[in-house]
Amino acid sequence: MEFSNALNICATGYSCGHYTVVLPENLQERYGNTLLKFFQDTLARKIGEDVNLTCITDLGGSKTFVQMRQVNVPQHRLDQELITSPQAASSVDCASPGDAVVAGQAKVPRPMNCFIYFRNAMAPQLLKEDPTLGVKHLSKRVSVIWKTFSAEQKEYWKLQAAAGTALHKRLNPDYKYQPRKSSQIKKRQSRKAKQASAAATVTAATAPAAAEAFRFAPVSEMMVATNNTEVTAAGQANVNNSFASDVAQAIDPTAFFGLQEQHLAHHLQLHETESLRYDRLHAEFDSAIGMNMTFEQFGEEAFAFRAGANGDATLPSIYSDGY
DNA sequence: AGGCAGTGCAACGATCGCAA
DNA sequence: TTGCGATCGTTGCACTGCCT
Repeated sequence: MEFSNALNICATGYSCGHYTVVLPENLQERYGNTLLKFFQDTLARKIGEDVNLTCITDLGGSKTFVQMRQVNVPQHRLDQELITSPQAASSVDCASPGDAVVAGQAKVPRPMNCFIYFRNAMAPQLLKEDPTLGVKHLSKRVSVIWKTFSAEQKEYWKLQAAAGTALHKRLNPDYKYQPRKSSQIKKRQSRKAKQASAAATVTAATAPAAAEAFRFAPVSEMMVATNNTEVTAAGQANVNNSFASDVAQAIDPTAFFGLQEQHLAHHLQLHETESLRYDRLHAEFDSAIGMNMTFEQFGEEAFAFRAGANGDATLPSIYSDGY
């Protein structure tokens, strides 16, 4: 994701009334801390409000949570406006955020459970084996593999789900799962059908270009820590032709996915560490860099990164990260 | 108050049905 | 013809309602 593109996505989202945007990349890894701060400042200036960034990379992939605060907006509304996926984002009626309560607000989805995490992780490999596999049969095959797992083997994915739930809770402190009753669903469906014709004339004048800006590039592969403690694609690590059968026979799923125990421990602490890191980032940059710094003031050295550079890019020593 | 059963929903993409 | 929403299939979790 290009720097300017990420900026535009967030700014456009904000202008459309979405105060939290999830970018499908870890901007800290991609750009480094210095440019991350520059991104934060630039976006803050652009929208005229404070911006908080939370960068994470875990087995679910790399993400950057961009929280843009708006004065006088109740917290519960901020929670409800979290954009968590390209689908959710593109489904939002960008032209009328004020009508969110009335017509299709961006709903906060439930946190994923361990099986869903596992299913999503397995999907690329199973589809590589058999591209004709539909999602229904994919679920069945993953289910078969899942049932061969011991409690210990499932534990890894439970940790994954726990980390996701913790982050979900942090981003949506007021979130409460409220399933509808079947009667309510039927009532809503009939009401929708009636409103469909009337709504069609109203929504025809919305801004398709702005909605287009929210179609993020999908995160195609699961990201995991390898022996080198670097972030890489699981699909590239020790994956043989018959991925599914290997998983089914694997004694230790963590070993199969190229993980060591130390990385499990690392993942267990992910959420807490991420929280601490965020606070430290905040403290570090608040003291090290003035909020009014311009792009030019960083100097050439600060831009040692290049297009396509990843988290391996080495920053100048003055920007070294002690985490 | 606690336990249990039933139900909705989270992810995914193809497919189908319905309305305009 | 086009666009939209529901459905499928799976497991686990959260919630509601009922019963003891």
